[in-house]
Amino acid sequence: MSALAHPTIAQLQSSSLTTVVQQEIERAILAGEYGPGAKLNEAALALKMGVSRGPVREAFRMLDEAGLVRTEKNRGVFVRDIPEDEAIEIYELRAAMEELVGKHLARHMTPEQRLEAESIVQAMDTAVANQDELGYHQLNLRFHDRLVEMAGNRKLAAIYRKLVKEIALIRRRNLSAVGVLPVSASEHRDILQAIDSGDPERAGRVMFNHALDGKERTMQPHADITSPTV
Amino acid sequence: MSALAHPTIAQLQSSSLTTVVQQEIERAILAGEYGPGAKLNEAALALKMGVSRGPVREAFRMLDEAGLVRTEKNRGVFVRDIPEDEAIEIYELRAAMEELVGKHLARHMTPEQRLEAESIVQAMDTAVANQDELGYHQLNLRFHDRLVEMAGNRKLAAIYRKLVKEIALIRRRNLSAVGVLPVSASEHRDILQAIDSGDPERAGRVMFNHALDGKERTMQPHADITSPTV
DNA sequence: TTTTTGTAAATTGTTGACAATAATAACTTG
DNA sequence: CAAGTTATTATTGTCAACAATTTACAAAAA
Repeated sequence: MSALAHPTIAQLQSSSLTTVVQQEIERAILAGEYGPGAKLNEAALALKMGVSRGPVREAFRMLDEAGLVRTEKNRGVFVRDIPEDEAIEIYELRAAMEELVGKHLARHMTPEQRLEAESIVQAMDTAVANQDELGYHQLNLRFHDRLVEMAGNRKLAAIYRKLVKEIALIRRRNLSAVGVLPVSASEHRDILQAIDSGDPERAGRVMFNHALDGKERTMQPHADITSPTV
Repeated sequence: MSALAHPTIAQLQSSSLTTVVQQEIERAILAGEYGPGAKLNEAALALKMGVSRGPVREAFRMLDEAGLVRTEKNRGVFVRDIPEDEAIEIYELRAAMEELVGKHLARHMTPEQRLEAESIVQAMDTAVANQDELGYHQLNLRFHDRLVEMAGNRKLAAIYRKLVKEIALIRRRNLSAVGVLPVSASEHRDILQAIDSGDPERAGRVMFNHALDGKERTMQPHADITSPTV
């Protein structure tokens, strides 16, 4: 009867079968268990998860709206295979959002936030030293996620996270960019330094360029576009 | 047997019951037939539209993911009542996106695009002269929607449209801002002028400020926040 | 061999029924 | 009469069956 329910209780409150199915399918997609273009069979998934097709279909509608799958009437649901040009647009939009974040943090980052960011970067150094590729990747995601959240705009953060998921899907198609671990090791310190400078333009520019590097890395086999969209 | 299916055929291809139900509920919400906080009854809606509850539930999941409704487990689905602080964040995020659009258009707007924008503004003048409030509002939406689309980033455009829908929901709660027709009449010419100048910073700034005006207009009864988030 | 056509199997779309939970009404009891 | 408690109703969550459509495959024709 506590005012604040226990996390697991709150979890159960919000999680109907549909929600847990949705999260599980999303996890499987992002983990690469279903590659881009793969067909998701309703009955098979329902059987696998021990539920009926109803919740699976509802989960499909959520994933479709989130942009992770595509639905063809009477033909089924497929993991989205994000085309080249749209992938570029997603990367550029993410970069623009990170630029906004940088501009904001240059003005408004608190000492506590600064410390937390620093600790993540330190953990990344450790991961690099240990050749811990997966750990580094996780920390990298957390670093940017936290910075975006620190910008204080929850809508921005929510959209950013959706973009990150779609980018995970893109990365899976162009299965490049494996083993490029230490590339951005120092860049994150550069970001923090730019924020510390208090210069919004500079911080924004550094974060923008850093984010676009991700595009170049996974879009490698393609020539640079002449006119960036946004 | 034509390679390119007829539009109406393509329409039927993509529209399952779920889709048409989703669109109809969305329309009703944005038209104010269900106000913020209103409860949406599954069975009642299904009956009204002549379908079973299944498609209605699937439509609910889509609308939830889109941010137009909120689902409470075992209690039902409610039209979202976007809280004050989140509304501000949405307005500011939209403003930031319009700034991006302005920056881009200052560099890359084509003569054809320029002409189309001009024609919309002229139509707005006519609407103002005729005291056609609804028509003006529609044209205003189209003006910005077209500019955003002209920025050439479909992901940005898609997200922008979702924000616009949420803003429509916010406007409905603060049922203010009725009859403020001619306020932004000249502002749109200012926007085009700034774009024409070819100065990205200026064009971005003008579009940003114009978008934020919308916030001030519907958020009237509140003091300015000291530290804008993004 | 290639293409076409017809049939069977698999899959999706939709529905109605049942179970579980919440909201409401009726009924005590202090 | 108020507050709490139990019955009743309404609503949501889930499931299984049926209908409609697509896919797979085999037989027939070119």
